[in-house]
Amino acid sequence: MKPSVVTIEPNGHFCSDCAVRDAAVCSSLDPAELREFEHLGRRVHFAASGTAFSEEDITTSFYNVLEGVMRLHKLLPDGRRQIVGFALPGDFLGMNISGRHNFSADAIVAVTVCQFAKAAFGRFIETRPHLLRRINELAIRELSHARDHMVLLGRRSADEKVAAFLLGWRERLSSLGGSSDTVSLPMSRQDIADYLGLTIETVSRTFTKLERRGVIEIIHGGISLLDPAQVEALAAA
Amino acid sequence: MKPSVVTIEPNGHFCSDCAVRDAAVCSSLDPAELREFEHLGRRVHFAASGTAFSEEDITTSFYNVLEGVMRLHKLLPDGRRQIVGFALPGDFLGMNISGRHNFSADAIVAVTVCQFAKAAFGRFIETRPHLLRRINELAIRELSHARDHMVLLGRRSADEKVAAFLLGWRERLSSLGGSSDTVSLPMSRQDIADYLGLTIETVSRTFTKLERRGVIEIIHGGISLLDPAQVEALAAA
DNA sequence: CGCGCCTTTGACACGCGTCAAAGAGAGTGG
DNA sequence: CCACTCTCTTTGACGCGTGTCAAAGGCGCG
Repeated sequence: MKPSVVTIEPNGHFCSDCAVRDAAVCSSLDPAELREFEHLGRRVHFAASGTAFSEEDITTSFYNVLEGVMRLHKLLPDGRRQIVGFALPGDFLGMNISGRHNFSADAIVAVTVCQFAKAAFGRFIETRPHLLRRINELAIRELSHARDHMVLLGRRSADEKVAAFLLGWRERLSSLGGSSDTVSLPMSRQDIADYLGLTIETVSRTFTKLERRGVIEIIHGGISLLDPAQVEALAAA
Repeated sequence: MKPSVVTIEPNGHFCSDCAVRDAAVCSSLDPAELREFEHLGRRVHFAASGTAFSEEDITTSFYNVLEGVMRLHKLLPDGRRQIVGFALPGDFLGMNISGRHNFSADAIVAVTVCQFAKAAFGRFIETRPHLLRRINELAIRELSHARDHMVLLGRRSADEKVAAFLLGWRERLSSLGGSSDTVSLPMSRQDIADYLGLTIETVSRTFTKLERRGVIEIIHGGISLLDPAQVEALAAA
C-alpha cells in the first residue's frame, strides 16, 4: 500500500458550488442549513492509489465523495481481497455500528472528498431528522446493491459476472454524466476480478472472448459496447 | 412455493410482553410511545414454508420478526437462488427505496411477526427521530453483514464457507438464547447451499468430511461442534 | 408397510484457478 | 529519441475444486 498522498485545501469552498450538491447526502438540506453545513466539512484530495481509511481504523470522520473513483475492499488474513463496492461522486462513507470502518477505501484515480469530523457531524444531524432520513435512504440503497451483488457472487458464471458488471458500471456512470455505449473503466483488471470474485486471468480472457464475438471492443481505459442487447442477454437478467 | 398459511390474531397483545422488545426496532421507544405503537402492529403467524412477501411485491407493510426463522432470498430468471440472509427474532424487514421488497421472505419454521402498515408506520416515525435512528442502526448493521458475506461468497473455499457459516450461525443463536456448542440448523441443506453459493452435494460432503475428521458431529436438526477451535481455523478468520 | 422428501454417496466432467511466459504501455534516464 | 525497466494485461497449458448426474440411504407420515 502506498502512503496516502493527501492535500487539504485551506478553505474557501461553498456547498452551493458543489458538484454533487443535489445527489449527495446534502440534498436534504435547505439553503440556510447548507451555509451552516459548509463550515463542518473540508475538502481533502487523495492522489491515485492513496488510502482514505483502512478497515481496522477507528471511525473519526465521514466522507462525501465529490470527484473521482474509490475502491472499497476487505482483506482475508492470507491476503485474498474482495472489493465490496466502488464509490463515486455523491456516495457517502463512514457509517458503521462498531466504531470502525469495516472496509478499506482508497483512491483509484485522484479523488476529492468532503470530510466531516464524526462528532461535529453527529451534533449537526441530531436536530435534522431529514438529514438522518437521507442517510438512511443511502444506506438502504447500498444494502439493496449489496444483496444484488451477493446473487452475482454466489450464483453467476464468469461470463455473466463480467457482462453484469459492464452493464452495472455503465448504469452508474450514466446516472452521473451522459449515458453512452463507451464505458470508461478506471479500475484495473485485478480490481474487476476482486469485485467479481474471479481471477485476473479469467476477467482478461472473458473480455477477450467478448471482443472476439464482436460484443464489445476493448479500448484504452475502458470498453465499448458494440452490442448492448447481447451483453444484457449474457448477464442473464 | 406453497400457499402462505397465515393466521392473524384478533388482538390482545402488548408490546410490554413482547419477547423481542429490547432487541428489536422498538427498543428505542419509551413506555408511552410503546402503548401507542401497540395499536399499529398486529401479530401474524406463518406456517413453515409459508411466504411473507415476494421480491417483486409492492411494499405495503413492515415486519418485525418475533419468533421463528425466515429465509430471505432472490431468484434469477432461470431459477438459480441466492439466500441473502436468514431473519431471526428482532430483525426488521421491509425497508427499501424502490417501493418493492427486493427479496422474498418465507418461513423456515413456524414464524410470528409483528406487522405494520407502511403508511401508519411512516406517520408514527415522522415525529420519532430516535426510532428512525434505530432503524438506521439496523440497516447499517445489515449492510456490514452483507459485506462480510460478499467476502465469503467471492473469496472463500467450500470448506471455509461451511465452517464460517456454522460459527456465524452459532453466534447469532447465542445472541438470542444461551450459547452452546450444539448448533441447531432449522434450514435445509439446500438452504445452506443457496446461502453459501454452493450446491447441496458440496454442503453435504463438507459436513461429512468435518464429521469424519472429528471436528463436528451431525445430529438431528443441527450439528455439534466437537472442536470449535478447529472450526475457527478452517473458517480462516 | 410403503410412499415421498431430504440427504448422502459415488463417478465423472468442466469451469475456473494456477503457474508460467510473452506482450504492451508508461515512465525514466542516458 | 531510444533503450531500459516496471507494471499491467494477455495468452497458453494444465490441474483441481466444485458442479452435474445418478442412485442409494434415511426418516417422517399416512
